[in-house]
Amino acid sequence: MMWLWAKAIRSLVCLTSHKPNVAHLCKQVSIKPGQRLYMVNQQYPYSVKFTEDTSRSKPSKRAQQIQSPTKTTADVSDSPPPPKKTTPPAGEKSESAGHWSQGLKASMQDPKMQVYKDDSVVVIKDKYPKARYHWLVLPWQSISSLKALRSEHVELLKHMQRVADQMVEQCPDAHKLSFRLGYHAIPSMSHVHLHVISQDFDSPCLKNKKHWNSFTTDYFVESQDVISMLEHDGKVQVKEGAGELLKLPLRCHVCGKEQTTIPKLKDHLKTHLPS
DNA sequence: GTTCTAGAAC
DNA sequence: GTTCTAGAAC
Repeated sequence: MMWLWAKAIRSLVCLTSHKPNVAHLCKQVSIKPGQRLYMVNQQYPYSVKFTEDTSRSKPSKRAQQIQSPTKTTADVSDSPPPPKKTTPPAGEKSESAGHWSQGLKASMQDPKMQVYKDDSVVVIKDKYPKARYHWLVLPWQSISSLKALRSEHVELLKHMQRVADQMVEQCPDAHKLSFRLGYHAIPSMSHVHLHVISQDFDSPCLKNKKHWNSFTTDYFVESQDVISMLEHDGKVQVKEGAGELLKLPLRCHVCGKEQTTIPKLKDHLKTHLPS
């Protein structure tokens, strides 16, 4: 019997059979340092992948750092490939760790993705930037979405907005580009994140109507409005039918002219770019 | 969130 | 014929 002494590693991510007909056996298993993993059946060629569990790492006290800014669009190819997909354990639905919607939780913990961090927030570059500059400000505190925000979060959100402002200030193109700070009304990714996005929308990752309308309609809720709602009502009221805003016609955010297709919109946007 | 692709639109 | 969108799958 083969066994593997898993002393030096913290977690085992996935046991995956290479046989398609037993793909349902793929499971995510966590083991602690010192635990033994026994391979009991050599008939199945399992692959075993180890990753470092950094979920417990805390930001160092008063550690603040802004890395030298670069255009986000130039970094797309440098992004690490998305994590290997794993079949959720039985009984767990679409929100389990490893599901695409949980991707921000991993990205924010990855030092290679972090461009700023302090005691309460971290800033990462959006993996698929929809403009020349597109950052996400995330609190270390786990807050699933706007719905979970309460009055007690006001100071945190104000801090996130200040950090966002700092990101814009240190941007070398801040003098010629404008920026907006805001949240998606119905975000796809879990964990509250503040978008800091330049208004050129000059990016190959901006590909469809949903992308466009999520940043140029009321689907994009200004950071200041979220803070004001919290201060006034103690919660954030997301307008009913916000999802329908994503289906609106493509309208230029600068001059208001309607465009019939994404390629035409992108051509049109070039006319508004700074010279 | 992205990717892939059928079929609608041109 | 090609371009483009929108929905399924991940």
